[in-house]
Amino acid sequence: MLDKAFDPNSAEPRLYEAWDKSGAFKPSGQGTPFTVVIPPPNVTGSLHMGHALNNTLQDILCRFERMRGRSVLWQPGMDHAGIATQMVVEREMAKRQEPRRTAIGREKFLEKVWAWKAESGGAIVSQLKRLGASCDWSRERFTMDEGLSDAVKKVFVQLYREGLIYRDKRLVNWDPKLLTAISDLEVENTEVSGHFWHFKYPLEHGETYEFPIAHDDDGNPTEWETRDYISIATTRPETMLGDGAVAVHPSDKRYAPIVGKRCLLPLADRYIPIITDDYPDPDFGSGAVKITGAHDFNDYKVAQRNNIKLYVLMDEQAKMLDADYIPEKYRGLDRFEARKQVVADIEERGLLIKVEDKKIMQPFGDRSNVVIEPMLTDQWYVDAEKLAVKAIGAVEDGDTRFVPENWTKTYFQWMRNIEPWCVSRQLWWGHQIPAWYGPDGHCYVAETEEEATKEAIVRYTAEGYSLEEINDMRRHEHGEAPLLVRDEDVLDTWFSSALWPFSTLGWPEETPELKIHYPTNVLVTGHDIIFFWVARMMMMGLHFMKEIPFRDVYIHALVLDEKGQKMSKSKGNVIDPLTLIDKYGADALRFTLAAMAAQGRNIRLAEARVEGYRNFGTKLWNAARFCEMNECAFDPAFDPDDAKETLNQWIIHEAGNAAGEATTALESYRFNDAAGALYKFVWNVFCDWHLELAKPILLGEDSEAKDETRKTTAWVLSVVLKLLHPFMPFVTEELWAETARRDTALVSACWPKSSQFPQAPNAAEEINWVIGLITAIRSARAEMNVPAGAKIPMLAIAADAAVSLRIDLHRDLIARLARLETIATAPQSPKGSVQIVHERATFALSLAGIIDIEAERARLTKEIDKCASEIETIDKKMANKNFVERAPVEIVEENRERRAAFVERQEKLALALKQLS
RNA sequence: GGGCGCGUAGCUCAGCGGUAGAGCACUACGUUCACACCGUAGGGGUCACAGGUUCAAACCCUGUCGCGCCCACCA
Repeated sequence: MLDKAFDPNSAEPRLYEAWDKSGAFKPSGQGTPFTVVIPPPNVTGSLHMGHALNNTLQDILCRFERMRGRSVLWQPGMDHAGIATQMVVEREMAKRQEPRRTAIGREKFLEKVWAWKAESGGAIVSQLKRLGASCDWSRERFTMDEGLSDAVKKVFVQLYREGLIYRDKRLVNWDPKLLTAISDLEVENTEVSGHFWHFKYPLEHGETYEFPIAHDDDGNPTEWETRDYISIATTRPETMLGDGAVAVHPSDKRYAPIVGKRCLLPLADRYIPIITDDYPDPDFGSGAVKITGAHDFNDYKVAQRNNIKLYVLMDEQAKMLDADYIPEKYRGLDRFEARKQVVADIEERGLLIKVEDKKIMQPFGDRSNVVIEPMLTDQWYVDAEKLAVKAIGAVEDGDTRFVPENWTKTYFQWMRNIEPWCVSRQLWWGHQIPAWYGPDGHCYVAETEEEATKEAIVRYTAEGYSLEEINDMRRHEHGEAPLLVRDEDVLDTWFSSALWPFSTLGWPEETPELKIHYPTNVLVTGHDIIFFWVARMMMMGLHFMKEIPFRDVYIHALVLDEKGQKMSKSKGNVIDPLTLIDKYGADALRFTLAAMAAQGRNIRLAEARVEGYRNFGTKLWNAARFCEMNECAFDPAFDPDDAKETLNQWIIHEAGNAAGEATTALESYRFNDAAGALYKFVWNVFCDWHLELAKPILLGEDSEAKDETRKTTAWVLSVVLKLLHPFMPFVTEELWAETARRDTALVSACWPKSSQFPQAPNAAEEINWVIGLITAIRSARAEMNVPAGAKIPMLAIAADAAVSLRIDLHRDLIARLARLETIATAPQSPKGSVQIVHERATFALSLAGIIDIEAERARLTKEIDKCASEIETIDKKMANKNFVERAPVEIVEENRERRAAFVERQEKLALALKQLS
């Protein structure tokens, strides 16, 4: 016997374990492979709504395809999350008042990170299991595990040898808190309130020029003032200490007299040239720009073009350097303190023209949240532009397809303007770059130190050193240290993630999995990592596998709170999926997310929706209980083609429609349509009507009909469980086992194919007529305030043969569901009865003396008016010649039929009104 | 500055050329032998606004007004 209700908290872990143990999540069978790689969650991560949605959708697809007989691999794993993990471990060390990372050294620190991972990392895996994710956990991978690390090394070395990875000194985004370079994507530009300071840079030798200060309508200067300075404006005064020039636009006549001359860089007391460059905009600020090549990306380009000296001003923590070109008083100051000091000193010297308040875009590190400083450093870069060519082509050619399609534009836009990818990070946790430096600074890139050393020896030998000299060289330079010193840096975490679709399948080994499961079928992810991850997988996949990594990229929505705001800890509006699972069960959460996953739209999650879908699960549970109580036992020998009862033919027909809709929707990633179709079928068709209509049969005497109805009902229930399983795996699996005591699990059952369902349009028409009649009677009763419990007699008025037949066939049913005492026939409605027009037939509820004649008159009149207005609308259309001529014939015909139906109805209602009194 | 998207019932959202829909909330009724996490019936919408295309527009086009997100070097 089924319990009164499903208890997700106790059932879910049990069911999950059984699936996992049985190997149900492993690829199996001879079916066409279906492969999905999970977007690897951070090892530090815990399940948030985004994960819940992402993994629910993947799981729906995987379970669906598994049931369709495909050999499904959902490849799970985690990401080592370089910066995030290092931060977490350092924070923990600080909390325990342990010595800092730098004090214990790299090796010890890494031991601690691995220990942390073993102990508290990967909590998200068990959380994904709670969601029901049907990953093949036996294949779980980690970006830092041995195989994936080998793949990283191999990729790095090959790209280096192909010239697609190189080392370069140039301006990078430097994070002064985390003390590492970061890529462009890790910089968040945020608008903040700042200031725009206008300074005077005095001209050399006290020179002067006439600067226009007023213009006529044609823009010709009318008034001048004599200036002995050039006016510059800046949002970062402290950087002036590193100015190498002042630039103006070549067309800017105002400054023409002083171009080529020099001005004094105040405070630094250096003279710098006034140059021309296309970069300055004459209409912005003063039109003159100070050029700080070492601390501004634009200025850097100007400096390069004009051969302007670069003055590095800050150390790795963005404190002013101890350098001879920086006045002593500023050295060691933090950049923001230096800024205050510079402004104060400029003002003191009378060189401050004005200060404006200004909104400025400031770059922040996405992890550290401190202002990023452009710094001149040596870093490793991937030549993304070259790799992007094929990645762009694959999408242009439709080999890889974005769903919804509009994301292709975003992808192209970024890919076509791609910049070199800075992949080195000054961190310890990550894949250390396989590069070594010789005593002369020469760089050797190889997969192992041995290989690099070999290469070095070959090189030094070629240069004429003997083996002994080489050995001496290493001793001289490094004592007893090895000849080569390894690059300290590690790779950007996304570098290893970029290899995920093939590294997890065993690459560079030629494993059977790689052969079978690459390229993968679909990547399911959020749009926030199209650049970080999707684009890079495309580049690496195409380069190393010579094939796209995935056919489809399904980009799902972001999950926002009820008000449409991003969920964030600081806003305190985070909805924890685990809390919802505790409260409503995983099935309810999953179904909600699927039902709301309409393409191209964000999800604003309201808890009420989850509750509603939890109720749906309960409804299903109770339907199953009803089946059980009525001995609707599943019969494997039952063949839906053999169903004789109209009711049974009808529900099979309807179930087939639902199965077809769900299948088509899932095939095109329309999760919400699939969920909606199933919800409607289960609740509004199966429960509301089929079970109700079956009651008279199940409680009746006709044992043959009863037997068939029991089997049909059980069969439809089993179909429902299958169809719902990808969405609500737990409750359906539980019911599957409970209702039929089957030995095969639902997780491995076959997806219902539409072709298994015999179509029965006649039966459908007949039952839908009955349903319509019952609804009409109920509606009239309610409107006329007939007590709900009262059983009243009904007359079919002047019924034709067809109607009489239907009444006879379904008399018990109609009587039961519409609460009727009797159904008889009569040539015309008795006076004072409530009359119902249903399609072509009229029915009368004999309530003479009980009903309010006026109310009934009003009710009928209202309905007549409704008909009239519908007829009017159609008439307007039909009166339009263009409509009749140009609209498709089906549409015109449909309107004609609709009109005829309304006219007939209107006539019947009019007659009813006439007969009322 | 460029790109993407959204404004449909009180709330959260489907629908994206041919009769306006769902869940929740709301109203009335209901101890009908699966279910009150329920049942039955019902109220509620000039589909942001203005033009246009079309026989026909919530849906396509243009513009306006609101709102969101992404990318971008104006010092």
